[in-house]
Amino acid sequence: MTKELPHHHGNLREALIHAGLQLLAEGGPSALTLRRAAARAGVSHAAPAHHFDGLTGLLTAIAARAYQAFSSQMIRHREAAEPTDVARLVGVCQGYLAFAKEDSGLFHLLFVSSDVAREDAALMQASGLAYQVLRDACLPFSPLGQPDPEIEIAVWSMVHGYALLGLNLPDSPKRMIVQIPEFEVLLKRIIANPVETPLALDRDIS
Amino acid sequence: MTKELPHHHGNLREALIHAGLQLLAEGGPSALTLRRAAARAGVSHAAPAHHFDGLTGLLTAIAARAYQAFSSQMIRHREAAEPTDVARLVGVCQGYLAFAKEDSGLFHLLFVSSDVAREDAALMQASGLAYQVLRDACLPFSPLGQPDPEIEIAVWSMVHGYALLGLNLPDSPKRMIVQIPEFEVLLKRIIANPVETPLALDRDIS
DNA sequence: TGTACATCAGTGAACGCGCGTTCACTGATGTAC
DNA sequence: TGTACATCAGTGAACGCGCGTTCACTGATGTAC
Repeated sequence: MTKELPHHHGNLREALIHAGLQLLAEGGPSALTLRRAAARAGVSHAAPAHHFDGLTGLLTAIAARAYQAFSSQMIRHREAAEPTDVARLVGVCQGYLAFAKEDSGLFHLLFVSSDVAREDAALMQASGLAYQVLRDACLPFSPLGQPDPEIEIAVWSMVHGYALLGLNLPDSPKRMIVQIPEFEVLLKRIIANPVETPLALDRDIS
Repeated sequence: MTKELPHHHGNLREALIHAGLQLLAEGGPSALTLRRAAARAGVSHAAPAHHFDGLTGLLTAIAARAYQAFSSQMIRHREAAEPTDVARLVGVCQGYLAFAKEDSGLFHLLFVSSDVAREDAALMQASGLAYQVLRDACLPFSPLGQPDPEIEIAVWSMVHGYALLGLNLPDSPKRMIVQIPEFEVLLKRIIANPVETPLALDRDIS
C-alpha cells in the first residue's frame, strides 16, 4: 500500500491500467475515474495526464487489456472441453458467459460503455482476436466449410443476449420463467439442426 | 417554450416524465438529469422533489412509461404481420428490434441502467406485460401447448443479443462479418427445428 | 356568499461533492561533450 | 570520469462545471364554518 518509489514511478502507465481493472472489478463501471485510478496507483491525480489522453484514453487502454482477458477466458474453457466440435463451441460460449458474469464491469466496458475510443488501433486488434475465437469455434458448423455469417451471428447474438439477460434482467420477468434453461440446450437448437441441410444431420432420422 | 402557467403547473409529474422521455431520446442515457428535466418542463430545479423520490424515482417512472411504449411497438408489428404463428412471432421480434434501434435511450434505461428501482410495483407490472407479449408469441411453438421456458429464453436471448450487438458493436468485429443476416433467418433456426421432435417438422424430408 | 386558515406546489439561493483539467513548479533521469 | 544541460515524470494548488439536495420562503388552492 505505502510506496516508497521516489518521484519517478517506473511504469505508471501499466500501474494505472491495473488500478483501473481493479476498480471496475470492485465497483462497476461508475467506479473508475481518473482521480481514483491515480490514487489507487499511489500517485497524484494530475500524473495520468502524462500517460493517457484523458479519461477516454485510460478507458480505451483498459478495454484493450480486457479483451485479452476475454479471449483467454474463452480459450481456457475451450481447451478444458472434450475434443469434439460441439463441446469446443459450447466451451467457448461458456467462457463468454463466465467472463460476463465474473468480470461484469469489464464486460460492460467492452460492450456498453460509450466512453471508449472504439477506433483505437490496439483496441481494434484485441477485439478482433477475441471475436476470431468465437468465429473459429463456429467454423465446423458452417455448411460450406468456410466462415458463415449466419451461424456466427446466430450463436453470437444468443450468447450475448443470454449473458446480458442474466446480468441485467429485472426480477419481474425472471420470476415469470419457471426455470432458466442451460445455455448449452439453447445453443444446440441452432447448431444441431442447420436449416439448409436437414438431411446431413449425423442423428439418424430414417 | 415560454409557459405562462402561474406558479401551479397543473400536472408537473406528467410533464417531467415527458421531458425525461424527450431528453433520453435526444441525448441518450447521460442526458437525463433532474435539473435538465425540470428546465425542460419550464420549472425550477427544486420542483421535482415534490413529485419524485429523487433521480431514481423519476427514472423509474420513465422506465414504466417506456415499457408501455415497448409493448405497443411489439404489438403494432405483430398486428401488421400475416396472420400466421411464424409471421406473428417474427413481427413481435421486429417490434423488439425497432424499439431498441429507434428508442435506444429508453432501451438502455430498461435493460442496462442501474439507476432504476427495479422493485417498483408499477414498473414490474409494465415489464411483466411487455414480456408477456413475447411469451404469447412463442406459445404456438411450445411442444406441449403450454409455455416452454426453453423456447422463450432461446428467442428472447437471440433477439436481445441481436439488438444490442447492432447498437453497441464495435466497428472492428462488425467489419469482420461480410453481411449481417436478417434476424428472421436466425430466428427460424430456433423455431423451425425443435430439437425434441425432429420428425414432426412440417417440411418434407422424406 | 364570505372569510379564516391549512395545505399544497412552486421559487431561488446556497451547500457540498467529485469530477476532469490546467498551471507553474521541481526532482530525477538521460545525454552530449 | 565529470560536468552542463535538456528532457521527462512527477507534485499540489486552483479552476470551473454540473450535479443532487436542502432550506426558508411565498403564492395559489382548497376547505371548514
